[in-house]
Amino acid sequence: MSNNNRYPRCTMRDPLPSLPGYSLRRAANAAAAELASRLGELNLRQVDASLLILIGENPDVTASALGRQLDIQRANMVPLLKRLEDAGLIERKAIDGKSQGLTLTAQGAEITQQARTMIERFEAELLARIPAQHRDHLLPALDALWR
Amino acid sequence: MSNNNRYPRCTMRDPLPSLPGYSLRRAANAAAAELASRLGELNLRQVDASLLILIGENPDVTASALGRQLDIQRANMVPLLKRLEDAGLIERKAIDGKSQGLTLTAQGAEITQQARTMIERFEAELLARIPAQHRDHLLPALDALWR
DNA sequence: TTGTGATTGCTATGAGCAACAACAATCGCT
DNA sequence: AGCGATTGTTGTTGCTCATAGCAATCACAA
Repeated sequence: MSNNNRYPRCTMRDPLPSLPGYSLRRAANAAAAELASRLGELNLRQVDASLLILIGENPDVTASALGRQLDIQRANMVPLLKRLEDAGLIERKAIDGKSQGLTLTAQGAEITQQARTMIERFEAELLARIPAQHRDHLLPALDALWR
Repeated sequence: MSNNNRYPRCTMRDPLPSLPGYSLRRAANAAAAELASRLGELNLRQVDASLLILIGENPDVTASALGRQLDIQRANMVPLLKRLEDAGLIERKAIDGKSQGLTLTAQGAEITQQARTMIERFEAELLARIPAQHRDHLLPALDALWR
């Protein structure tokens, strides 16, 4: 393919990358795009994978509880769970008259395992990009920002 | 306000926070929400502030060049710039028959300065939340992830 | 000078995600 | 029995981003 450097590389004055908040956003976007692309091979999005993993770890968990854990509002859980249910990955069983317990189907468990493998590999590659002397500081620093 | 701990704190098994990619996303979301709320006082969103700062640093910059710098597609620049123009913050002057140079208006420069102050303060508070021994490692680690 | 290909700005459209208000049914506790 | 809180749900809105397509313009070479 053609090298489109016929125009000189843009050397714009850009003070933004020196801001940690900006780099945080850009790094998160880049990582999210990469992971989304990989999970797409399983017909999953990141939220789907998060939900599946949590349901797998916590059988009979409630939609509300999931929402609280992931900071997703109850109302927005509805279409997400419906997708997973329609895909045959999760099942709902009534606990109460008002609550329903969520579990992985056999197919759901299988897909979840594939997603976990994919994510672990992705995380490893992510960390590998970081210079060794900074690597171990990333997770604690990030955690301090949201936990 | 009432302490709503009448239900025991949810102790769900959650392997997600140990993943750097997940924490990256959560941290970025938390930071973005906080900054958006503050910039809202100026009737600005984060993209708006980014655009204003870049235009301020690079008078007569082109919409396309801005998009390249911020990884925003040309098509999506249109409504963004229209908002800023309608708000009287930027002006367009024709350079070519096809290109237009963007500059801050007097009011735009003032708002931009307020936004910069607000952002600097926000960034400082962000860094302050990070334990000192991890603080200086964050920016280099993040930069390695997207640059 | 006249093509040809690339660039610019724009319209239109759709998807994904999240916030909000509102509602009926149900539960927990008094 | 009654009251407040919780649950799942519907519907609406807004922001962000991706895509496709279009007309006008520019740069460069034949």
